[in-house]
Amino acid sequence: MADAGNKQSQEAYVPYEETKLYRIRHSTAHVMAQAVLELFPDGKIAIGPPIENGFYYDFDLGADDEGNPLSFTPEDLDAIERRMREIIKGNHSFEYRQVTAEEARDLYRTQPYKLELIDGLAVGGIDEYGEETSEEAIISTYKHDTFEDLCRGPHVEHTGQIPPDAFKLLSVAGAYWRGDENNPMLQRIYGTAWQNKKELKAYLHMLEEAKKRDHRKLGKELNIYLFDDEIGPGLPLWQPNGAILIEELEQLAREQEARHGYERVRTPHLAKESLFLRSGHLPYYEESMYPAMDLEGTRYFVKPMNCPMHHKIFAAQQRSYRDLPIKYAEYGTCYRYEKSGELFGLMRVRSMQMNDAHIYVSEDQFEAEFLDVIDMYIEYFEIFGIEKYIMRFSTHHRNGLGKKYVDNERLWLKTEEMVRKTMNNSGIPFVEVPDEAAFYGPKIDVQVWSATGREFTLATNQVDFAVPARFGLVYTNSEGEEETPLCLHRAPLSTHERMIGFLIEHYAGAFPVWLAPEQVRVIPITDSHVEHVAALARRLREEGIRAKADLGSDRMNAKIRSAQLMKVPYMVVIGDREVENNALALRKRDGSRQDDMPVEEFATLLKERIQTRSALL
RNA sequence: GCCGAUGUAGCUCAACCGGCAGAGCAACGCUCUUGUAAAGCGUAGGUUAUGGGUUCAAGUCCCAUCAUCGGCUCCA
Repeated sequence: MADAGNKQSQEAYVPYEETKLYRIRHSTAHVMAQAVLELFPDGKIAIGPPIENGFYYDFDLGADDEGNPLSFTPEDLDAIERRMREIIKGNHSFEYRQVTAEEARDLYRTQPYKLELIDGLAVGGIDEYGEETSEEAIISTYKHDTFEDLCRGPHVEHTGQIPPDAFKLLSVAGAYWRGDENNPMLQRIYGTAWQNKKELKAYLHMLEEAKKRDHRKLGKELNIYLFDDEIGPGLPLWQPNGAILIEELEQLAREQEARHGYERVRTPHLAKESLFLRSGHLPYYEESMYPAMDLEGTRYFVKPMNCPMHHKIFAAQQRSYRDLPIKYAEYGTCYRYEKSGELFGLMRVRSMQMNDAHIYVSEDQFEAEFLDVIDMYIEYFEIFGIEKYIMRFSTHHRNGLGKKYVDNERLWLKTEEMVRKTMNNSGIPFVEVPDEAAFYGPKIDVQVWSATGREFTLATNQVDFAVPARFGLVYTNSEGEEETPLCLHRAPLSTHERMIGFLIEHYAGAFPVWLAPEQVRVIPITDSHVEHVAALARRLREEGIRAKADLGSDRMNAKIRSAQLMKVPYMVVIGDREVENNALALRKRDGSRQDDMPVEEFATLLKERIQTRSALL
């Protein structure tokens, strides 16, 4: 996600690490750590890097008498911020020096986290963030005032170069040491820092604006979905407006999939344990599954994915190479037991409907079919005007073989190379990220961001080299021999939940006409027009347009306001003139108006917009 | 799941150091009959998330549970 206030879009690209802003943020983190240690002399410091829009620093403040970890209070943050400004005023210079491992161990003899970092650096191969590195490790520190931190820099020259009115401590959060949930939890302070007060204000303003398009806020205001305590966390209820969004997306998927040669199937929500043992879900995925239901001595599980069911349909008939590719699509309903703290509005739920399909291909069909899926992504993204995304190529990591990943390194490397080659041939930009694959194969994910800046996988295109064999899936090749197909799992429209959560934010609730739950609101000027208004709304509905008449007791102005707040694309106002001329006064959501429009013309225009899924208002 | 914060009417929020739970909007009723973002008056609406505890007295203090939010971990 681009920095707010980043004005260098057209200029030569400078890596973040080399910018002044990076040095300011890094230095502010050091100043904060000094302030914290002054206020909490027994505190232990971990790491404190610059991040997008700011910085953080992790601390261990020890535990209370009962062993509960101590944390920062909001008042502590105020005190820390005040002390930071005093330190900045001192104009202390940042002094770099290289030290030997022995010197470093002595310097940080009371800092266990630093000692662990030094061990990583001294042995080599592990940098301060716990990442593997091939660089030869140099141990260095930066010192300003009384604070000397194990650090490779870079920093500003002296603390006076940190603008004292352009940073702010934002929040306290728990974070595991080295990002591993088996490690102790540290207390992290997040801060933001900028080159001047104006940039800081702009950033804080942008955060406020982002909150306004948060799908959780808009989802409630626009009556799209809700959660109910008695239903359960992560289990959304779709209100009528949400159900319309779902049905429009399904209709879009149906049309696109038919065009691309898919067939629809339907499968149950539950299956016996043996199915998920065979598929590998129980060995590799059980912690994300709802626990078993035990019925008459048989264990049943709710499905977390649709693939095993589709494999059974593939297996039910003899297959020839002439039949391939076979593409089974289903908006399947799946349940995944996400940990309670991982739930996030519609973006991360426990019940979901996936835009799922499984494509069974021979090896020589792989490239064309894989690209056909990528093409489909792009078709969808054009319809929605989605421009900000990255394609992420997720591969396995050797350490996870047999645990996170099926244990066949040869096929991992082979299929990863197939994907890499396909993507390179296509010319579509992508980034490769190790250790993010599915348990059964590598994948291309499309990463997007929520309004509040959180990154999500929206669409996915996954290779499965493992599970078809486990199901004994075969087709007869042209030589008359049996071969196991590869399977592509793909979900270009994500799940309804995540897609709609994303679209709410993407459009800030102002959906294009074809998606808008309510397309037209017809508003009478006085009570004498009520009957005509009701008839007009009915007439539009008969044409397949989602129109509602506002027959309440409000005045016309109030009715327009409430339609605006619900982001209804078209408001139609009816008074004496319109009744007389069989016309309407059109007001669009953007405030533009068109008076005396013949009803026929309006209906035709609207139907054209809807049918072409136009982005135009 | 972990660290921290929060939970008052359908929504947004008040309620001092523990002392009768309140407002705006929405809903409902009446009046007005209106030309492009809020007419006026009135009525109703609450076991203060849930369950315990302390106290003469608890929205307020304590404990537990549930949910949500900011992160971590994890992910479509």
